[in-house]
Amino acid sequence: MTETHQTHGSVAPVVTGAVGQSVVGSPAPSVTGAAPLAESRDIPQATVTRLATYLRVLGVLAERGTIIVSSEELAAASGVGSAKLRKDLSFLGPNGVRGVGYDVTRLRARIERALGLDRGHKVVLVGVGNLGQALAGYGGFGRRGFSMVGLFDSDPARVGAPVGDLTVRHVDELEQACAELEATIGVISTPDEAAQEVADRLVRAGLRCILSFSPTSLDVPDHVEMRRVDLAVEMQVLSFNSARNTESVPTAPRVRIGHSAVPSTAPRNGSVIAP
Amino acid sequence: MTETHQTHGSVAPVVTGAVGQSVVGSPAPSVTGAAPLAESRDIPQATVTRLATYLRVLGVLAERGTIIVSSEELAAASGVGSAKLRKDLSFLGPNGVRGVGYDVTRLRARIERALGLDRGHKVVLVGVGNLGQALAGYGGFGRRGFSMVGLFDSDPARVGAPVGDLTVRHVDELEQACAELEATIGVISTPDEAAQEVADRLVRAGLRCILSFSPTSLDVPDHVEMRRVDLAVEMQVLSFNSARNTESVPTAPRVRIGHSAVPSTAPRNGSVIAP
DNA sequence: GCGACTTTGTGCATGGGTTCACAAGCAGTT
DNA sequence: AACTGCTTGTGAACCCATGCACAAAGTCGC
Repeated sequence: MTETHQTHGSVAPVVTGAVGQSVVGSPAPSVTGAAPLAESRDIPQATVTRLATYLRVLGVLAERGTIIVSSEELAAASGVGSAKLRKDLSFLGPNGVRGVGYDVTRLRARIERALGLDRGHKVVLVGVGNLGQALAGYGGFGRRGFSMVGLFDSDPARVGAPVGDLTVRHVDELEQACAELEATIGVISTPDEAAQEVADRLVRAGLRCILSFSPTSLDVPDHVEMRRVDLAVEMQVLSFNSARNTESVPTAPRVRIGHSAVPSTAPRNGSVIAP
Repeated sequence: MTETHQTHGSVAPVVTGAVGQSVVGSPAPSVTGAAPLAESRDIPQATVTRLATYLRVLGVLAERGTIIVSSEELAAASGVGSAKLRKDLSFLGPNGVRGVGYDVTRLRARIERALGLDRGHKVVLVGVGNLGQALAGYGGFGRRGFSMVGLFDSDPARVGAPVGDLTVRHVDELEQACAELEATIGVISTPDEAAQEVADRLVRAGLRCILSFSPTSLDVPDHVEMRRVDLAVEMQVLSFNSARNTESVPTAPRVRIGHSAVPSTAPRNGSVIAP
């Protein structure tokens, strides 16, 4: 039973790129000693990303009343290979029953705990422009353990306006409001020029998680986790892959489309139990 | 001297490619004359993503009148290591001059060509809700080689409404309009339920690139490149990393923030030549 | 022209992630 | 109880990607 747990023993805490060319000390996050959480020991970054995807699919399955799901089915519905899925899940410990599959509800709870979603993150959003409003109105957050608690903008014309069930406040109140609201995640959807300034404020307010939609790369201290979504980058990557595909597949091959509206998430009624 | 610069360059790897490991497809090297394009030989996926980032930074530099940039500077401004950057660029062939650096304009053109951005992609967007409108109004597209040529929705209340300089058309016209407009990229920002249906239509219309903002995984044929951006996944990953960070760094250390609004992209006027 | 300095481009080692294939384990059946 | 059929969990090989360190190659100054 020796769970060898192959994973490295090296440092590599969270980071993806960690540019730091030496200089600033504290590249060493004091590896050892810290193992208070039996949970999420050492989950690879790529796996974490996929866990979030599995979680969404599990939500859909649960709504449909599915009780048990196999790795094959869940993998297909999530768009990954089944082996990868099983390995991903194995980082959370044993979760399924051999010969049967995974208990949807139990697995869901397991992943939620592992991702830290059980602590009800409170989100503040800065920059209530087009994108900001879209994000504020995006139902996906609430459904997945996040609650939007504050909206901020610097434009006087927008301050005071109601968006959803919140009222836009001036960005000058940001620091104080973050503390009051006990926010844990900050979302930046301001114009590029303001992004760094806002990030600094969020950091000053004590937030440790920032999600930025500005393409500019922001400077934040080491202890703050920053993620960036750049829509144009997405399209450019798409463009490249298109060029390559078009080139290597000059003639469109037999086009076969999965046509069902519920293609893969549809439970095989062979092994899935629905009440 | 380059400051510390510690940004986690963690750019959303979020995206999940199409189900199949279509990436480069053709696992067979098939050297058989398959080298029509001297360009994009065999660029790793991860590199492609970063190339897009470099491109944006180069754009900023060009606007400032910077002529030459070193790998060190460009890397810092992009939030990656300089070695990685050089290796990335080396996939495009020799681009710089040793002892000097890279010619900003030339390098920019080089990357644009490699990414296939020189063919002026035309984008259609389906689903003109909150997010869709935000995307339609997003200036970043136009500035980077994409032009929005069509907006579609199924809601009669929205059809006919002007958004930006376009008018929303009914989604039933999608197939025909795509052909007329010569669209090459389709963006899906509809509710989840409609996403698969829309994807099928886009495929039927002959598009080979689809960018979806629906969290559901869509089924498309192999020859179609699909990318997905799931905002909630971003937040969940953030949440996890936060939990891990908070754990390993219990006491918030001295907060020192890079404060400048243009921290890294600012050219060092030592080695950068500006007219 | 030549040496010193700077910066690119790259071979190589290292490590993380993906995939394969199979043993381990459980349910239902004979 | 033992057998059969399935599915999980994982060891191990492969592949991609990252980072280091250095040779190649150019510029600048004399």
